[in-house]
Amino acid sequence: MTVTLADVAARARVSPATVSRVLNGNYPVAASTRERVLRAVDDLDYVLNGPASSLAAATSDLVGILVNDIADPFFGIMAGAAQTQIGGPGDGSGRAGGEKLAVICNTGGSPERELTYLTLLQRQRAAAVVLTGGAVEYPDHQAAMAAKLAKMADAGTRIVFCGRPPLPEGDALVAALAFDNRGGGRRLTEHLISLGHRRIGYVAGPPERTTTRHRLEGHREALRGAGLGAEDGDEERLTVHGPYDRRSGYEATLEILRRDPTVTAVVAANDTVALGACAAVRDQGLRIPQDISVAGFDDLPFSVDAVPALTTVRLPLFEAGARAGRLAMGKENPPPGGIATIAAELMIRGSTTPPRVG
Amino acid sequence: MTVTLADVAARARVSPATVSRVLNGNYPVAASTRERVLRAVDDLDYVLNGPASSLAAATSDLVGILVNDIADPFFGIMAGAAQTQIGGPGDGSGRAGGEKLAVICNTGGSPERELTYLTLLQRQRAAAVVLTGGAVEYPDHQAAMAAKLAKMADAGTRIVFCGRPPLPEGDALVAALAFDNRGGGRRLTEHLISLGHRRIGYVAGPPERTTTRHRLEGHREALRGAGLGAEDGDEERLTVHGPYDRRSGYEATLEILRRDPTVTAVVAANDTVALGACAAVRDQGLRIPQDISVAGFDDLPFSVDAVPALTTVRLPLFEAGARAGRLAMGKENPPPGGIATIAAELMIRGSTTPPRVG
DNA sequence: ACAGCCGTAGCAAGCGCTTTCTATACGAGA
DNA sequence: TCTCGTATAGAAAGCGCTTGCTACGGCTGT
Repeated sequence: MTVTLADVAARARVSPATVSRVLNGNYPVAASTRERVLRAVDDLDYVLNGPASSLAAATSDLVGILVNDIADPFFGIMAGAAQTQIGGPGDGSGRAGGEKLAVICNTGGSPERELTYLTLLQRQRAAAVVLTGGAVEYPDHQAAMAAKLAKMADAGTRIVFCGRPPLPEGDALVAALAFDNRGGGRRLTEHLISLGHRRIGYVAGPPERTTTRHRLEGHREALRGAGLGAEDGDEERLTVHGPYDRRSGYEATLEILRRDPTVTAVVAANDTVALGACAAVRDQGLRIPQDISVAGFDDLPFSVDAVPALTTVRLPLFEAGARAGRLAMGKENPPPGGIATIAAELMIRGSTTPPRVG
Repeated sequence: MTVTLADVAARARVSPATVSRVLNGNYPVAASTRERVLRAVDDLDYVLNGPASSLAAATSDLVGILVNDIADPFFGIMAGAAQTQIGGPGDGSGRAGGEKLAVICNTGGSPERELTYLTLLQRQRAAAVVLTGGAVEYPDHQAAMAAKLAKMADAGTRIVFCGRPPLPEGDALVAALAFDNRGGGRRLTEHLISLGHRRIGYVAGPPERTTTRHRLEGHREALRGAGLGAEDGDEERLTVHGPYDRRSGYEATLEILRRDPTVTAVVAANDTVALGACAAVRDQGLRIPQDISVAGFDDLPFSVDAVPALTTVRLPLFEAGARAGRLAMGKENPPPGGIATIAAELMIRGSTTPPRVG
């Protein structure tokens, strides 16, 4: 029922080998022959059998993109950008360089699913894998990831990290694009301090993620640099952890306000969390920024539309995703040392001002 | 170098056939044998060769999810929801029902890419395909899609539409979950009319998409139901089309305000566009909702956090996505007639009030 | 004019797995 | 005790494609 290479070959009166070569275009075929084959392909409406092809060639055209939460634009933007460099036509080059199937896999932030997807991708002999976003820092999981990735790299799969620090035992088998979360976090809090804030609440992400830790470390660096926090236990007291979602921002902010009603600013782990924080501040009858300044991280598209517009740290998500995509395709050389740090830019907007005196 | 089924078989002292059967679990194997095989698999760190398996079995465990723009939470939410029902473990059932690889393909709204992804999926002999969001209504493209989908369905691929109307020649080979965009659009505008608005601007999406058309039709139904718009040419004059993004909302709103400074309300094609509309209104020195009411569509997570909170039409994106995922897996029976319409719920919030008199 | 090349095309051997059909070894019923 | 059904395992034939190697003309160089 289904049309096979052999059918095409018969119709074009050539051998299957020739048809294969025409289709793959990596072997000299006379123009007249090629044309005949192409016509046959068209006439018969032939569609290559992917599995058979992958089996014979021992490679596939699948590229996996792992994300923690695809409903979050943070990941959506990176994944979409990566895909522009990988998938289908419209990548500018008009099918040159090879039609790969870029697929996005949503781990939901679960270490098990992350590993499972990697196995599935390994099964498919994926050409490359892009891992986006923060990693979970459980030693067991990290070891398992390292082992699996090493095995995949061995089998010829290109591994690219995007917005995630390289694994501890980061062999040269990967290229990594890491965001400067620590530096961004530091500058953001420094900004607040320079405005005159002294009691700053921090709504952190889940403690086990690298992103959370780095941003928090940056925050505390700034605090200590100004001689704040460390000695009087504020650091711990004014930090509340939670998932990277709006609700967590809302509740954590309420909690911070309860613990210390004198805070004059709240820094959120990311913009989505910041939105929740804003809602909480308002529900307490406080104004932003007059009573409390609020800041986020990432500079997602909606942040500029918040009222007041959100002060945040801009991460070039699209550019990073696109670069990761190019690395995955081997269109771009890996950065020296395999790892590049991507700068974060402070975006000062209306949601932060000096605190009211008294 | 790579471990194959035969290696496992040798180590377990059984035939390859037995190993295959243990792994697939669809044939009686003695417990002791199974255990021996499983141990060998473990010892050797064996990973199934997906392409080989798919080739031999003539099916694959790939499920494709096509989206127009993965950076948009509208699609992210649906895709993520669908994936929870399809991919990896954590789908509740603990690997029962079959570990499928749910992959998200980002078409960027381009008809060609849509078709290309379908071909790629067809190559891979995908088990199912979920198409989300509005479709482009170019006759040629629709015909091509219908032909391709029919062929895929013939080859055993399950086809599910999610938030998209079925194709004109919608054979029974698909299941479709369609949002009630027309009804939602109608009720939203009726709400505005009931508040007393008479001159209502409409920022529409790209004209060629079904979603755009249906929402706009609903809007106009409401207008006409109230005896507005049709006769005096307002319908056309107060409607501006553009892509589904913030910028378009901003610019279109400026244009509407220019065309008729007396409009008292602006309805946007979706929430993202509405955010842009809000920004434009503010930049004109007007207040929301006192001077101008603004409404969106979709009720994305950030909409409740807009200031004032956005009046919009809630679409159960997560539920619809999950249901589509289940349909794709054959875990749920298709709705009677193959098509189900999903209700839209009007969410009245702070961004809409009666217009100022005079 | 003849050997040797180059440009093309075909042959055939797999790639690693699934599955049908067959074989074997039991225990059970007669 | 003999035959037969049942449970379990193996043999082997592909699945559709890629690719190393061989074959075959016609051209070039001497």
